[in-house]
Amino acid sequence: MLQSKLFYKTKKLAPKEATAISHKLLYRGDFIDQLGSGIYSFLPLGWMVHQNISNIIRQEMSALGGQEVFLPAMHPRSVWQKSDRWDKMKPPLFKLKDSHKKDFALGSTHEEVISQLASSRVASYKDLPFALFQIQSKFRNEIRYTGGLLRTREFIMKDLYSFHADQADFEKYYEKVAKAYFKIFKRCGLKVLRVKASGEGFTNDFTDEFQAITPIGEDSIIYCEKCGFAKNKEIFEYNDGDKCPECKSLLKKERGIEVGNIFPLGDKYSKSFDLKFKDELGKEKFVIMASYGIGVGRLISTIVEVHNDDKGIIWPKEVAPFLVHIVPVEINDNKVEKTAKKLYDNGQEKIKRVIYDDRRNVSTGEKFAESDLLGIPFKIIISKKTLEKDSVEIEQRDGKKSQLIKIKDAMNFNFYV
RNA sequence: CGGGGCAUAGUGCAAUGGCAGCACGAGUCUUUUGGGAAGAUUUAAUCCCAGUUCGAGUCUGGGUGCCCCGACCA
Repeated sequence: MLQSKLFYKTKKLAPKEATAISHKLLYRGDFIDQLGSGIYSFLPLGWMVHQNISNIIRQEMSALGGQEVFLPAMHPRSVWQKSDRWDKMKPPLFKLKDSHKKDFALGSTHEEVISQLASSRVASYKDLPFALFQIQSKFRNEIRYTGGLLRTREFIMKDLYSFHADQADFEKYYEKVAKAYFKIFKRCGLKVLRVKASGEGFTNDFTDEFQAITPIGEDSIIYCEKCGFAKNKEIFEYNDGDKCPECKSLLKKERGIEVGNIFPLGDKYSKSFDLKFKDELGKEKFVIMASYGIGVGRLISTIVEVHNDDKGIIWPKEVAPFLVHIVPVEINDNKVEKTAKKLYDNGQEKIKRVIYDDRRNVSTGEKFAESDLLGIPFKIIISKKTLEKDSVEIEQRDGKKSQLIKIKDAMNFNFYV
């Protein structure tokens, strides 16, 4: 990507309404644009990050045998009445009418739609198990929207639904998904805790939340660093400094952002949608279901909340909009520009996610400042000075010191180690 | 939904009821290029509707929008 062609406009200051660090930085870097309270556009930079995360999720979902689908956002009233959530959903559904005055809802989740879909395709134990997922827009009529992308009324969520013949199979798969979730969050540069919480609305059972620990978090979590015991405040009966009931070391209380959630659904939706199958003995049984969500936008803000400094964002390598930023110091110097172009062409071929600051009449300080704000993990800096040594400089955004390396070595540099 | 706050140029801030200004940004030209450069020049704003007043950005009423705390959620 040529920086002169990129649709973006960085800002030195954030609007005073923005209080969350992630909101400020995503705004200043022009990753997102606000259309209304809790309504955001993703601009090219923001969408690149979004896509990178979606792709990580896709890979891990496919590894679980999940098959990708795309379900509608607009749902007829009847579907939600079958599960009795048309009026009971919390937060409430966004409801609208068509030109025939028929009622519709904008989907806030897809248990209903997917159960109905599955019910006409599952007949025998031979059809089970299976898992479907999508990365799609959800609409939630929240009471309040906060912190930029942290809670919005429209957001893109990855939702996976699994269907099982019995409890044992469900439990095995549930744990597999939990592992995959840890992997996804790790690739996104986040340390998360798996936290037990109450499963209101979805199930009477406990559910598992995945909480990223950061001070801006909306949830309080009590947890044990040693054995991993963790509970959400709403159900915990312990306090900071108490002894862990499982391993007796001291419990800590922290704030967290819920970046993912997995729900055992049992036969709740199978019953509503008559989702049954015949087992080996010909006996009819309800399918055991579970659903698993990750909010991509919230994940993006959480990453920024955790990875930033006074200069801007510090993206983890896999989610960064670009991995490498090529910055010529004196672009008006022929040799500097030629070398920069050569490295850019090479980078496009080998790394793909590379951006070249080809702008003239922009001071070096501004180029560096902008690169830091955008959080690009590596800069390749080319100047007359480095060229005297037939070299370029590679600088890492996360503060590790920079190194001078020969141009031909820069062409084959491994940025992922 | 309860409580609190805010609304002036693209952004951040000013303006006793009396000529709407500053900085950054953006445009043009020149000079610059190792950490958000310099000069010259141009550009752009009082959220909406009423009311009070000789006169409203400022006062009053209503509306709308946005932010924060609580509650809930990915």
